[in-house]
Amino acid sequence: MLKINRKTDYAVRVLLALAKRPAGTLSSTAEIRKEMLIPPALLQRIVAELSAGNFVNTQAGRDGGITLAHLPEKINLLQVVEHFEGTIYLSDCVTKPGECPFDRRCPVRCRWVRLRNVLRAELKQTTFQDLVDDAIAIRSGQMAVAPFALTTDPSSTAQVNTLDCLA
Amino acid sequence: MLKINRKTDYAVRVLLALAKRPAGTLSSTAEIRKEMLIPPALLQRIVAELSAGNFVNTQAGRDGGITLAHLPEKINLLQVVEHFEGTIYLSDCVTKPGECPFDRRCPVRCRWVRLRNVLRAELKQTTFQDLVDDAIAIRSGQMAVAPFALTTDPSSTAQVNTLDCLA
DNA sequence: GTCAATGTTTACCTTTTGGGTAAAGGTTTG
DNA sequence: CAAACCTTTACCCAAAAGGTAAACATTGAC
Repeated sequence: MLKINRKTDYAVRVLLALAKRPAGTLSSTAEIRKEMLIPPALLQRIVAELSAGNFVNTQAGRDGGITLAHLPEKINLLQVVEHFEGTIYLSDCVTKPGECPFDRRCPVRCRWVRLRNVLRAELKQTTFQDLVDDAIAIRSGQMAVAPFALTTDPSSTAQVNTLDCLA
Repeated sequence: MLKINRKTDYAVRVLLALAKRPAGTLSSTAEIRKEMLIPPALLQRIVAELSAGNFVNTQAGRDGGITLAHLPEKINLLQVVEHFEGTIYLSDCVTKPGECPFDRRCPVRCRWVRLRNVLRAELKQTTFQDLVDDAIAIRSGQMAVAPFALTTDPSSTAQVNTLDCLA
């Protein structure tokens, strides 16, 4: 289906919620759960995975909670996505020799590789500081947002400005 | 996993095999199966789906086979990928209202939308004529191919030239 | 030390998707 | 008709996605 997992999406939202707070703020998962409407049992596991990936620091015990392990500008979307989904490859033929009779001498494989690179570069470019900034811009009406009914025409997608998110 | 289906990959290969032949050449699926090493029973269904999507014309009966329904430059990767995978959205929050408390006013959603647009534009840009041309360039050694061990660093991916596929 | 509030870990479940097989059924040409 | 094609349908199994639950470990306040 070429779609990111919901868990990945949840994880990104958790980090965004933390990034919005003053640096070092300790937040309980219950607090974040309410803010982000994430199923409780699932959030527990996501937090544990975020901790294992060193995205957040945790403090157990009463009055415990989690904080960002790094400054928001040091965490990018690629890191989070690949921690939850594994390294992006797009097609088996990209990594597995012998998957295809053409092996590496295949023009299609070349496209998957290029596409992979574009995707990863795009994800890497976005830090959580960017997301926080955008959140502020959206709230203050300085930034347009995309409608739910998206065009199916990919050519109407030229704008890749940071300050424009319209489809 | 953010990966295209194998079926999609097979379908692309089938079309590429047809695109390489002189326009209008009738090829049996058995012929293509041998060339592309696709499981027989699966290929049957893929061919049927390609036919339903009007990518190929079929002729039943003895000495039957399939041909491209359009010129190679009129078929692009996006059409094929979305026919087999459904329209690309990347995240549920992109299409489903209420998936997320932020709804459309969400900086993350903006990124998924942008990424989707980049992906689709990139796919749309590649026609099967391009792939045929690249196949010739690769065979004649004019075009470098990517190794199986890919870098995990997305910044080493700058080159997006048609005539370069190195990672 | 105990208790309550927190995060951690593990095991399990259900549904959907992916990937593939098989067989019966139409078509066309010799 | 029969052989060589494509078409359609039904089924199967494994893996991934998405979620639940319960037992466990840690910490701070009393």
